[in-house]
Amino acid sequence: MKSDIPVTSLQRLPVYLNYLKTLTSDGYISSGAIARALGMGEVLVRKDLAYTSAQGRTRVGYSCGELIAALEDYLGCNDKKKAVIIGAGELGKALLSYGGFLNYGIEIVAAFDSDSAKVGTYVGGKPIFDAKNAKEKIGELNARLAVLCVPAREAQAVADTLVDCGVMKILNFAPVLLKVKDGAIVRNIDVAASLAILSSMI
Amino acid sequence: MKSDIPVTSLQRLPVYLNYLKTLTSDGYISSGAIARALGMGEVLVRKDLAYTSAQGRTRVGYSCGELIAALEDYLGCNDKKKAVIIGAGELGKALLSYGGFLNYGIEIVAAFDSDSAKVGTYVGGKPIFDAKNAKEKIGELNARLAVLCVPAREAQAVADTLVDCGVMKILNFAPVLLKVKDGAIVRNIDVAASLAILSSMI
DNA sequence: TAGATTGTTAATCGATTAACAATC
DNA sequence: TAGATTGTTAATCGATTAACAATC
Repeated sequence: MKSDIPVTSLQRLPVYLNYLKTLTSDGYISSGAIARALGMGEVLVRKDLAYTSAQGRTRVGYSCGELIAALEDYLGCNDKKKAVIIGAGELGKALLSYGGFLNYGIEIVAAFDSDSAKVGTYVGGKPIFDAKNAKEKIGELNARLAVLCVPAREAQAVADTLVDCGVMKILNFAPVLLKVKDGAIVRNIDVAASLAILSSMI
Repeated sequence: MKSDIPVTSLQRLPVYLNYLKTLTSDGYISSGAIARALGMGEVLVRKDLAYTSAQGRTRVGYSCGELIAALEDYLGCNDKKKAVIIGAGELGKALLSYGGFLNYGIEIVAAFDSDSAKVGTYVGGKPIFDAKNAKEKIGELNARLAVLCVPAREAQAVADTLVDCGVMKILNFAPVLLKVKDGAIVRNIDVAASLAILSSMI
């Protein structure tokens, strides 16, 4: 099951998928070729791919098409999932217009904001609802994923509401560590910290 | 030196810093208290902090003020660094208006785009220059960091130009693995993949 | 057949955790 | 002093890499 895969491996699966999609030929590719293209060890590639339903053929390698299908299947790209964005600031609006989520079967269905000037408008064809109605609307929409784009000081309260609504998977852009109950999962992206870490490397 | 620290530790330093900044009292804090607040082991906290110039006092803990200063010093928050954003789409513009970089001493000085409708305009008080002049302007501005917000198909060419300009640290939002020469470092943020990984967890 | 490749088992490496001496 | 805490050394754990048998 999915819980068996190390997070490190799971994080590499989209990298393989993106790479394979750039290939024009629809033939076979060996783990060695993938490894060389991505600058990693070939055994690691095979181990990672073995978590999916992909099956290599000895002396031949993996069918590109089958491999893409296996990765997409494993990552749930074929299951439609609904996500909401909380906070329709610049970042929230950027994500509303971003098409990349669809590659993974994720549909951004709406955003929420407390700014009355934004409420009722549309960005990227997606409505911005009043944050006051978040609980009710998220239930109606049946969204199970959320992207948090609110200021750090509001993030914990919003996270509490989300978990309350049954949204157990939260991608958090606020530079704060959120406390959520067992079963809920938070993944953090801190853009400024990422750039600072990069800057301080070597 | 910085190269001694494991990347995993380096990545936690901003987390400590953000947490410590939320504390109102300016007294002392023990590694155990930090660990409990952040849900991690206390030995790990001490090991991480030991990479910085922070010095704990036995029976007392660490001075919050000194610890913040040590972390900021280690992360280079006191060195002014200039960064440019390549691609003034929605994401690029969101980052132009984002103030969080200043916490790490990073100043976003300009963006570049090839859309003539955007060239010459300002977002967040920062100019958008013509991508054609990137090489010259980046030299003038003396920027050493870049954030890549261009479509995946353009990312490699832009990265090549950047490295050519001496920008050796690139934060890449495009879902593609960039090939850069030795000495250049790329860090990737793939928002869609992150949400997909989150979605497929447990 | 010889050779290339997969998939698995064993070895290594690195990060985290446990144990504990030192300190005030 | 007793107790709380740091900082370090040893042990454990998990991920990556190496070795190699199986396969076509």
